[in-house]
Amino acid sequence: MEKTYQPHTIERQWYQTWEERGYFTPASTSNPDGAGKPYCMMIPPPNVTGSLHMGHGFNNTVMDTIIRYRRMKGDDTLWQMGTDHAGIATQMVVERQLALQGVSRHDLGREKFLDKVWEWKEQSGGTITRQIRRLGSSVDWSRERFTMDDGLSTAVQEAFVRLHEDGLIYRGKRLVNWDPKLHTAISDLEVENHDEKGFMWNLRYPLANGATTADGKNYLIVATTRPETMLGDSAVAVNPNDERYQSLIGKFILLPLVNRLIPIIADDYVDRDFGTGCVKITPAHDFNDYEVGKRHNLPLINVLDKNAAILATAHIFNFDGSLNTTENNSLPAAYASLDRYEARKQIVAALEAAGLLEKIDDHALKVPRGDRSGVVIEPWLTDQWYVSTKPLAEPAIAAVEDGRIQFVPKQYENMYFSWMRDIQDWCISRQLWWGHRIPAWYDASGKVYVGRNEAEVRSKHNLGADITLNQDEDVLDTWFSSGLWTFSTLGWPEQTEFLKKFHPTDLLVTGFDIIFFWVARMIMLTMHLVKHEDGTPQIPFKTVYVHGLVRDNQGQKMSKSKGNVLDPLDIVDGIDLETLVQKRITGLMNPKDAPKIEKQTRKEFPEGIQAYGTDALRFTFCSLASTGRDIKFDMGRVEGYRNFCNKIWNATRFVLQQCEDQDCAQDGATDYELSISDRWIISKLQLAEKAINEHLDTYRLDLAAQVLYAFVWDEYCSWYLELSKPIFWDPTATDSQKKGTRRTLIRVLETILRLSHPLMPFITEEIWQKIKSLAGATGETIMLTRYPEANEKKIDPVAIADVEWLQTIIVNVRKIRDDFKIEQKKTIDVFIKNGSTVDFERLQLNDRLLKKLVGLNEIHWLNKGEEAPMSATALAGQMEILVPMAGLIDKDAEIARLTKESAKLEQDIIKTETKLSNVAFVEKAPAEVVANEQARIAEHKISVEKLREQIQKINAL
RNA sequence: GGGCGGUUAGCUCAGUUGGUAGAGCAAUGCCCUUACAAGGCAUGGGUCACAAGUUCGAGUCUUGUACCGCCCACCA
Repeated sequence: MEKTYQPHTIERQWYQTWEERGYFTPASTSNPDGAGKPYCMMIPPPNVTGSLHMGHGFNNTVMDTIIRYRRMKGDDTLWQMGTDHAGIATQMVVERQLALQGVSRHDLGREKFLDKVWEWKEQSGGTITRQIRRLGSSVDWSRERFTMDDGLSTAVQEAFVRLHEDGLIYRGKRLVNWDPKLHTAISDLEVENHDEKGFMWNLRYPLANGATTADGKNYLIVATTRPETMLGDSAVAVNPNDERYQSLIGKFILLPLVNRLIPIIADDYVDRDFGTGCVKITPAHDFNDYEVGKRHNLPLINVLDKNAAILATAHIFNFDGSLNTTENNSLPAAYASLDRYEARKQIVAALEAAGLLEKIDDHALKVPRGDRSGVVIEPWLTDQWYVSTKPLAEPAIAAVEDGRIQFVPKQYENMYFSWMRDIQDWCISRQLWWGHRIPAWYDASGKVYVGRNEAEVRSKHNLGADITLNQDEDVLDTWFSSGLWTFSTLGWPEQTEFLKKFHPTDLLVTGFDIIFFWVARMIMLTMHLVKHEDGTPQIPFKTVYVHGLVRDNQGQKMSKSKGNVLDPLDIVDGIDLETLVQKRITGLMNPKDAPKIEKQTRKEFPEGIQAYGTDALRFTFCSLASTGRDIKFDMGRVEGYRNFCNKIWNATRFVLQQCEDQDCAQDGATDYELSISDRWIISKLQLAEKAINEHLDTYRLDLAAQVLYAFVWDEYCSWYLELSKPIFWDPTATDSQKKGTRRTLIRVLETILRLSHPLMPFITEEIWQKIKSLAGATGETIMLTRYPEANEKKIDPVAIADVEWLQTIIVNVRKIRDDFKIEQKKTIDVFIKNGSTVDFERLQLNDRLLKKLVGLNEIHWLNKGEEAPMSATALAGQMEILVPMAGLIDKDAEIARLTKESAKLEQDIIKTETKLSNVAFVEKAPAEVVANEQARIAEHKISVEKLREQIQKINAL
């Protein structure tokens, strides 16, 4: 074996081997009868043309760790992979590429454009799946799916049609969030509200027909952050209880610039204490005003086009969807086709010129921006398809309330409930080309027919060939298809064997940022569409493991524009500084950021990034995966865990040195002897196994990683390996003792590998293959071995106590050596005083071990009354460990040392005595706790006494 | 405005039913000792954000305050 662990040389071939040999497919595929209980996970589908980021790395590590664990537990595991067509995101990428050639999608036309997107998908679609392989993810690639492949498209159509038949999908003209750059409607969730600075314009609206306010003015003042929408005002509202305006309710305003008469109405929506208590109502351009307008049956006056520029004439509708032909739809010609912000400037100027601008205040407001385009979203009146969510939400809420679905950690259930209980209908149509075309057809009169295809529509509605039908131009929200993910990927609507066996799935691992987008909608859609044989709804998954976001080491979100993005594969493979800098500064939205990013990158990674390997990265993710919080990604952790891999690697080298070509007692013969150390490490192993199983069962990968790390490094390597050496080096050790130790060494190592495998698949497979025969293990791969489980019978309390005793002596002697700078090479004598018979027996048993481990010359046992030469002292309970001072130890230094030790104890005595003198404590605390305190204080008192005596003796010299 | 989470060693984080505060990294000292310098041995370092309460006893439970972060809603 290499002297150090070299990840890249061992990681490459194993994945290919695993995949080729079909280890990732469910056990039932090759062994229909002998497989365990089904266990299924679906990957959150990444964007098909995307590439791996740290979030994927984290998410995949968690999933793969759990699926490998379940597989080794004997479950019939299916982990299925797929990619998402990611409507807007993908279409935007392709449009941007075309734009570089000066071509728009409209130049190409729908069909040719879609060809281009498919081309791009073919070209870049393999990237993410290749990268996921590099992470070691054991997904069943034979069942890989894509949201727009045939099967899934069928499922999407089927779902749409069924929901429509059940009255849960409808089409209507309503206000939607309109993205004036992308020219599509988007759902509420795709709108991000940003705090931005703006202004509040206070406008004077002249009263018509000579009306005046109570204080004699001939106008009302309305305030707005969107003055340009005044062109579409259809009322001014006041609070019905506002005495100031009672007499004006029912009167009219002459809307400036437009010269349209609009009524003054009363509505509870208006807060009389805010501003003047008068609100302009623009039902076609504001969600609140829309509701007010609906209550008062006001006309919806749309003054914006799809680019959010002012129309030449307003489009006026009634709330029943019909065109309003009675209202005057003329608009001032001056603003026609002006962009909303230019129009704002000019309208404000015109109002000011007319003396109608009362004042302008600074105002902080939330600005709605599209999460993809970044432009300000416009509430806009259009025809869209909606899912009626309230009826779907009810059972979906119940499923979480009654525990059929559980969130880990539980606090996310609150987030889920609060959103679901106040859910709004979901706009699912998008004015895009890339996606699932809505299965609806229109005849010449605009009547709509929904069906699985045109032929079905025709036969169902008796539409002859003479009637022209046109399919809806729009596509569905990407999240509609991903909402069907758990079952569409298993073959639904067909009742496939896989669907029957693996649905409901067991676990969903995902970030909290898509609980609403994805998790909630999956629950709603699945429960409505997929039923058990008895007709009850199927849930999509039993447990939702919610993890945080991966942030940089400063806690900042990783983003291209901040230049703090880490590519997981750069941590795996390493990257030199120049390449990293180039990677970070190319393709920036704002090239001006480049110098800053370059500087920051050079500072943070002066040497680039080393190749730490997949296992180290995975272990890092696991160790940071404490639930419910974001993780700050720290490169130091990766390095530490790379070192951990190296530790395992080198421990293996030692074990092989001792065991290779030797009898390791794996032939069933029992002519071996287990030492105290052997029995101790076996005991400790059981405890570690127990803890790790528990932590993995409860999704605490961080705790599992910690236990594993501590067991391997501190107990197996630092103690057990060291304790084993004297046995191998001792010429008087018997063959059966050596054999017992070899057996333990190799078997514990092999168990460690199996314990670690779900977290670190590559290094464990590599080493396992090297040692499996020595350890008596069988099988082609560690992947399909059984996961270690604790056997309580193997826990040996005597061995544990004995080794702890040994450790106490060793640590104390080491400390004395260290405190007095006694050279490593120099052997010393030790005297043991005031030892019990148990101490004596232990000493007899471990005499040679002790001598070897701490470089002792002779260990002298002092009987009662026997005195040691003047010594440095360490206490191990009653027993005194004495190292003669002669020539080695400075008198004053030893006094200082003992004084310090004594002071420490005395402090604790005082603290404990105070506690014990409290009558209430002695009376009310459990007897055990009190006894513990008393015992400790007694022991400490004796120790202090001994230390004092010793100080006096040395002083007397 | 409503809700959730966080505040523990210099940094990043654990801390299970209340019972003497833990890890990794970093720091310091000594060691190239035949698995490993990506290492070994040892050491230092914490008023557990603050305040009050419950309790014999609070990092842990209750209430309040401060600061940080997130989600949702929003007064035009």
